[in-house]
Amino acid sequence: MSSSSPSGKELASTFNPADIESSLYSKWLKADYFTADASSSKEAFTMKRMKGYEVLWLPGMDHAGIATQNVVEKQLGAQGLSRHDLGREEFVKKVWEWKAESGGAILDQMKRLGVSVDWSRERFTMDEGMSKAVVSIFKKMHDAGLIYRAERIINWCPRCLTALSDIEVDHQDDAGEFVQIRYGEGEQSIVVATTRAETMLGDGAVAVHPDDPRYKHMIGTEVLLPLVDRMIPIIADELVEMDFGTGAVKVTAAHDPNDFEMAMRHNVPFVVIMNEHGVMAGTGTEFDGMDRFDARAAVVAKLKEMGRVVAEKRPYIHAVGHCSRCDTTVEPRLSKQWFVKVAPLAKASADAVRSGEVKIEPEALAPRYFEWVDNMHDWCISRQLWWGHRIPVWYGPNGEVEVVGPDQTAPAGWTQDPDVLDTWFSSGQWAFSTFGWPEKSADLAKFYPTSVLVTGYDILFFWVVRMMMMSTFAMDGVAPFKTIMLHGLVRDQFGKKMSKSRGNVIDPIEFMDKYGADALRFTLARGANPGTDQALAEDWIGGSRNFATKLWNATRFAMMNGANVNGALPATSELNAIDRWILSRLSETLRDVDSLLEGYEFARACETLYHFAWDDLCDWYLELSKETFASDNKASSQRVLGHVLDQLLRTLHPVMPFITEELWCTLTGGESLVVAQWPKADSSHIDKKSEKLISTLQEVVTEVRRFRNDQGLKPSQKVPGRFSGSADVLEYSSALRFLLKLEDKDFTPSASLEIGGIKIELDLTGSIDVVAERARLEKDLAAAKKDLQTAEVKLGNAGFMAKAPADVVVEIKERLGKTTADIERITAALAALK
RNA sequence: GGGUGCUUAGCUCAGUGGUAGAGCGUCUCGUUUACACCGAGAAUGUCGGGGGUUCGAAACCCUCAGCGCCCA
Repeated sequence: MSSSSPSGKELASTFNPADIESSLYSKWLKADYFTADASSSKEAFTMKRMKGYEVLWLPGMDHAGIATQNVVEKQLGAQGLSRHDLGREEFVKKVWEWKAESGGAILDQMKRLGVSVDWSRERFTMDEGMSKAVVSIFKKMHDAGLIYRAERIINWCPRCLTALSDIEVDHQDDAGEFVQIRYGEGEQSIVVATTRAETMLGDGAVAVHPDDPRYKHMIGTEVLLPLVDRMIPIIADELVEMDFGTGAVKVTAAHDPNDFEMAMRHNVPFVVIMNEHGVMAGTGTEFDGMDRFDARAAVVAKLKEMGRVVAEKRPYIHAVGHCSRCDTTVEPRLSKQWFVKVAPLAKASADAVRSGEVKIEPEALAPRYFEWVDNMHDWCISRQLWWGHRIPVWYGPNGEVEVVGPDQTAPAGWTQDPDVLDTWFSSGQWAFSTFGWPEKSADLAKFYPTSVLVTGYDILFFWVVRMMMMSTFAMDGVAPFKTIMLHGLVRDQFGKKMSKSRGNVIDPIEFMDKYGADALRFTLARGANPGTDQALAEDWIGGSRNFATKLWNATRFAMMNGANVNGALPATSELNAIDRWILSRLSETLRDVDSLLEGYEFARACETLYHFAWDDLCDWYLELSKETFASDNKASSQRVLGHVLDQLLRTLHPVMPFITEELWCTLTGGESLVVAQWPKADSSHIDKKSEKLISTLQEVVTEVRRFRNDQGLKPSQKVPGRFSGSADVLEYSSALRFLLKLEDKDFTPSASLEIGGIKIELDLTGSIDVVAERARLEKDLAAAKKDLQTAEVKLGNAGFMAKAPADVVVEIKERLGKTTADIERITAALAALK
């Protein structure tokens, strides 16, 4: 069968995604559809290309400092090498090589998915341009007093050998131990509790709550610290919780952030007892040279021997920090690092959202944002890595410290700080430095601030907050986006997090190979409920593929029947009720989808389109219209069907770009959906009268089908039948006959049904299955009686009548009338069965 | 410990005051002029428990239980 088209193309009889995807993507790239023009007069936007906006979607990647360095180090490790064997320069070269190979994988995935990004603007955080911007912003922030260097307790990974920011630490419940140790002798003794016994070697004090009656008399005195035999003071600090443990805590200033704070307040000395590998060092005890965990056991054993262990709890489940990249237990460590003073930046970021300049979608996530920005600690930005932007600070021979800007050079003989910057320091500049900042570029003027940031809520704190802070600082108080749209994470089919260890990771390429990019995209969009994670199962991608196939076949069928978009749509007065109905449904669908998309309700928008396409269009419109298309009076319907498909394909294009492009171009002969106009709902098409009529037809069809099914008739078996009732329904008798396989000829009815005022008489040639029919009718009768009762109770309730809104009362009254009629009808039918 | 969310059909989830829904799965029938990646029909829920507000609660409030996430 042929399906000639304006494009001269024909649709293959089966849909195979692989046949069209890559060639269509090449077509779009070749046509430069995704390249944004900064000199355009159109309003800038990132998603509404089809609505006539100048759209820029800028692709790129960050350099993922720790993660990337770890991967390359691991590869070296397999050859028995460390990065130090290569030296800094060689090592960084290796990382670049690795990046060139692997970075392409993500970009390939994006291309396979058909994303409409502007590849001419692709950026990488380690690019020359962005690197220059990093130095510029560092200097600008330093000059503004927002960057400082200080000795602090930071999170230290003894494996990666680098500092970590707070958010690079994951807290897990680990099975540790809780040990109570007696310090001092006789009267002058006090019991402290700890989960990290080995740190007692570095204790500088014991702290108690100032109001604790148990210890009040001891405040200001000293106790003997066992093993190291040093006298340490007992201090009072409000930070101590009286109810926790023994109410007395050891103060290890150099190895615990809380202790550090207390130590600063009370002048407690900082005693460092571990090296960067987490190995005990410099304590002058037998424990030097032991790994921290071995030392923990050894210290406890020794104290036990001395009779100083008062109580032990093991296992003691408590939260322990782990390196988010390698899972090693983090060790708090006193060290000199660079920090960003976040208070003013965080305040500006919070204010931008509070004032409404920036909107967070879904709104429910805004409190999390505030909780974070309102209570932010200073941000440790130095990392003891080689892969990343090297800190642009140089040290002179006489202790001078200078920040060297992008166009400056350090004096001879000075040395640069060996550390690099946190990855988020550079990716936090994405919103402006990708546009060429600090140059006042045309892109910057046109596209900053960007309209919407779409990202996962898991990096709200990592990335979004950094971008807010750095952008508002760099861009004179103007926030980087108008809307922050946060989506959930993809999880496995049971809603579990995907992880390599669980073995439940889904490879998008594999599923695109199997079901097509459109199917994957539609599945993801259809599951994207605001702010919540979505489960993803192969079956559901298969379901979306089925939907794509359905669209393909519907369009193919429509074209075989002459669907077209030639000339103006006929006036509604010239159309039959079926055509008026589908136009009405189309209009309502477009209206609903538009408002759902505006609210970022992608899942519900997809659901709406899915049901319009499959149920309204395929199951009902096409079936009801087959009669028309077989007749001579089909021109109007052909035009209407062409219009409906045209509009539907446009609307589905953002979620299913490939198949819609292929179908639409074939159907209409148009150039490309990428640059086609977004449909506008035509409210003049809304026609409640036709909707009511079609819903009566649907009811009749469904009821007769049920009857046929209950009577054991084969779907294809033809049976004589006729209708009687209101004229506007009878007008579609032949369509009904076609759907119900009813023959138009003289016969003596052996069964009759009545639905919605229409009487259907059938000849089942012989006796009908009375038992089956009786069972069905009785079931319906019970349901109708229950409905009737519900309605009667409501209408008989004085409170309901007095307080319920008028339209609800009307609705219930109508329901009462309908169920009453149903009961009469069913009762009569039952009586007639005898 | 603080914050926050969730609990609705076998599974994954929609549904913010007016007769409980979808997709997938299940059962029955079926190659009828797009489509078996299909069509038709069917079954399946005291909406986590208990209390309250209301004429009316899956939805609002309180409480209990279980699960999750973020942060310390």
